[in-house]
Amino acid sequence: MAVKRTKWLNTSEMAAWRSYVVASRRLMDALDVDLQEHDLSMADYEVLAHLSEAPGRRMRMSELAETSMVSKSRLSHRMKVMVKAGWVEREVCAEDKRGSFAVMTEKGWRAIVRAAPDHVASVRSRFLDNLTAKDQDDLAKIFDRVTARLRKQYLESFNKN
Amino acid sequence: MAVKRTKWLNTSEMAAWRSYVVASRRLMDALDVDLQEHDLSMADYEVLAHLSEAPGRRMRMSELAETSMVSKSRLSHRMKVMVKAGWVEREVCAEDKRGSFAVMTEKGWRAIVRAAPDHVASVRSRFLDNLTAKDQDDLAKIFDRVTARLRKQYLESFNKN
DNA sequence: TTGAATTAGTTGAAAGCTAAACTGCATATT
DNA sequence: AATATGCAGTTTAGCTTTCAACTAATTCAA
Repeated sequence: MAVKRTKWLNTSEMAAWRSYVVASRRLMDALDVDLQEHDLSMADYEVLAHLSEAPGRRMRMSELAETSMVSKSRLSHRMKVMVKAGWVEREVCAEDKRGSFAVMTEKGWRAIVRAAPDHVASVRSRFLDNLTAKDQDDLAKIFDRVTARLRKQYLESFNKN
Repeated sequence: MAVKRTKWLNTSEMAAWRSYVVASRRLMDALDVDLQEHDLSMADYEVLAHLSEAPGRRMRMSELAETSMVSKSRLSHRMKVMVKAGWVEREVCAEDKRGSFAVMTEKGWRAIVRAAPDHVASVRSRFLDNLTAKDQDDLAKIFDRVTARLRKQYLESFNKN
């Protein structure tokens, strides 16, 4: 079979890619720094936010891990820290005795309620304020496409190999 | 002073933000996985790529850290690993005896040359292929704006506090 | 219904990262 | 010159994250 010659990035592709990578890196760093005053990282915020929106503020570990985009293992480790901080508790699952629930405590609720306004202000000031309404739409479309494609590629990777 | 009431995100703001966050997370994860076959992380790739493009394939540690967007400390740690892998060497700086150069070895060069085509293909297939030429331009403009604003905010944070 | 294969979740060890302290040199100030 | 201040880079300690192994419960399948 013929060897594939690399199709390097042209100027405009490179510009788009670099611009995106650089901004994303710095943006997430800034948001993380902003959250530090609430003793939270982006990842922990994400976990607590999802949990806070769940019915009864309780969720199965696996589901929480999935929606928060962290590995089960990582969630398990963070959980220990958050339990120690008094933000969440564990609860055994009656229907499936392997399983367990993460339940947000009142203290955890207060913590996320305190952090949320600052975080939203951060997201606005550092990101959204740069976008027109049209930019928002364009961007959502583009990145939804990216996610959809990643999922497709992920699924295909099973059939092929 | 009046208390600031939080301006929560509306539907389209939320869509843009979530879409971006989710896609970015998954995209970077995918690129990292793709690079694993070359024993590289995105961060290490970035460092080696910058170094490989420098004149003489050598750079001062501080400059390399800055352009690669990693802390000096982190670079120092990674450096130990990369030296052990035989990809780079250290060289003392004659002009400023505090300083030191990172110099890419022939082996390091071969490693990055081997990885680059796959990485570029990855970036294309997982990201750029989702973008029209116009998308590329829009995106570059938006994220350049984000970076510019972050820098401005960073500078302002000194004057204020 | 009994054994095999999955699944939920945790754990432990190794690697990675961050923040702060530290070393040694360089530059500025008097 | 002497001292202070700043800078380049490393190191240490303490987390955090990952990866693989593991436990225990569940489901599948003959």
